[in-house]
Amino acid sequence: MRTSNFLICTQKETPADAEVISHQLMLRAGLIRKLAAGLYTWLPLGLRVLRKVEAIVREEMDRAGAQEISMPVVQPAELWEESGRWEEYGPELLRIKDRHDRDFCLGPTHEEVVTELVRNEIKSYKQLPLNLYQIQTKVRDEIRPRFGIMRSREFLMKDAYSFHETPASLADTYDVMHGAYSAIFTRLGLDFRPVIADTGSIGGSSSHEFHVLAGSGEDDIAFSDGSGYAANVEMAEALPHSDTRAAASDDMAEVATPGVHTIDELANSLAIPAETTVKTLLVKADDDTGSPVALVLRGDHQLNEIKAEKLAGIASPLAMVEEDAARATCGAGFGSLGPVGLAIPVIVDRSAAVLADFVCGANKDGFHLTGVNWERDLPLPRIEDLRNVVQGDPSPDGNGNLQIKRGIEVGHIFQLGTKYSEAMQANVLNENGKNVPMFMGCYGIGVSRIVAAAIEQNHDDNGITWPTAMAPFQLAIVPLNMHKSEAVAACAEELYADCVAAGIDVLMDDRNERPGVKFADMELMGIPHRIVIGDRTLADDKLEYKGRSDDEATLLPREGILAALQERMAS
RNA sequence: CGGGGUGUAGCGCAGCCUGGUAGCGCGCCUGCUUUGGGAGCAGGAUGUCGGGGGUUCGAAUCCCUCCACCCCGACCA
Repeated sequence: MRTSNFLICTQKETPADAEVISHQLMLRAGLIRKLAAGLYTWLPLGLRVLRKVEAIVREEMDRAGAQEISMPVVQPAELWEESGRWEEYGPELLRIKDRHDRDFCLGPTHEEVVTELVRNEIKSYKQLPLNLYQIQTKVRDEIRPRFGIMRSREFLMKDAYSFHETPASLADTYDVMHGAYSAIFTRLGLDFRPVIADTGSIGGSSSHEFHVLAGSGEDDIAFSDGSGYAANVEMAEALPHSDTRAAASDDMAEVATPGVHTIDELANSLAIPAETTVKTLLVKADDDTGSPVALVLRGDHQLNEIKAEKLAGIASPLAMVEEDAARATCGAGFGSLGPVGLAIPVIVDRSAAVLADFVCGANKDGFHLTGVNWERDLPLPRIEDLRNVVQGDPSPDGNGNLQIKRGIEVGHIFQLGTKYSEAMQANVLNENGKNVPMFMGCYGIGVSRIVAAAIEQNHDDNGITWPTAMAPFQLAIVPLNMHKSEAVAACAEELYADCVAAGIDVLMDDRNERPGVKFADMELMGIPHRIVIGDRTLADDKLEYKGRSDDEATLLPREGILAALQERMAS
């Protein structure tokens, strides 16, 4: 490809409404243009990248035994009513009417459509397992589209759906998909982690998210430095550093703490570390009255609402008690609550349960208790996992300690079970001639989001630094002053023709631009390899090579240049 | 949906407070020069000042209203 025949839409200045680096660079390098909030046109350069990602996803899905299909974007409401999701899905489902006033939606996902297909085509267990996928535009009416292509209203997704006679068969395919996803993200050259995920409202026995590690990610993920354990922070089990509690050494005493309401203020005013304090939160019980239940955590820890609302006796969704009710129950307002002498159910986090001589609220406004000890000053209550894991916690699998990083979710695999097959009567006859619902799995990859995630992970001051597998072009040929120098032009044309013949994805910058403009554009676009042809080096029969992330260029002999380039591009 | 903010040339912005008929940088077009890191000189084109309504002799500027976009929050396979 020649730049004279390729739409280059680079911009020097960063558009004002782009927040994250990937969005800025995608606009500046000319990969995308915004049409409206959360809606983007893919320009030639961006589409080339998208197609590279798509090709790798397709190859690995095919290799894993899945078959590609293409389902409609527009879907009839009846199907969604069958599954119950016409009501459940909420405003994120973009609904439309046709000219006959019939209800349709634009597909945010395709469980209903694929289940409808399979229930009509598959009648016998002998036809199973079956795994169907598509790579297609999805529509979700996001509450707040943001970060450019990262969270948009239209996006390209690979979604696969598998069908099985037994849970064991589903588990097999699930493992195969797990492997295929790992292969895909490895080939793409991304630093990623598969993490244990919440199955959420979907239920099912297993779910993993695949995250690309990046500081701008929207999720916190925890992973062990001593094993392969990794989980979404909301799911990671929090263990105390020690199972045993130190012996009590202080007497319990009441101290005046006027004006102290937060753990920070408490730690400051008493000059003690926050981890020697506990905080007491009141949430509503799951009975009709919503009476309070006290949750006790170490002062420096944070309540994990997902864990809490799953506990017996606690309302789901989690609801905090109002301050008036707290005062009526405990005798003090927020900031002075404590577990000592409470007449309501108390649940203590594992890490708070191993504290000795700790500090807590006195249930008396403006006072705290010091030197408090379980089983001496108050009974040891029910112990549960209540908190978010923090950096340095022991890994739940017993190997190593947890690190916490931000991740961008680029893949999610689920074992759905029979939720959709039962609701939509997608049954097969089993060996015994009995009609049974199929077990289903679903497996998504955010293809367009991967492009943004890759940029978050691969950029420098000059622009994008694509991993090889995703780069729109592998090689940039930059002739300097070729419109004046016949020698340069001849050399460039010759090398370009050789590269094309050798099947190299090459972009030749034949624009009549100054060198600085060409260098800046090629770097902004992130082309991994660059060869510069100028009179200066050509006089010595040399060409100048520079890898996108190299500090210095190197001179290569013109003779045998193609082989030298191929060698560098292969490594 | 709640809170905050912004809409002026393709992009980035000034002008608005204090009303007088729109400007700067980049980009774009023409010519000449220049050609190893986003060139120089000269000339040039481009705006329903987000839309509608109002006040006024006169509105980018003041008032009302609608819309779009951005940020924070809530939500989320």
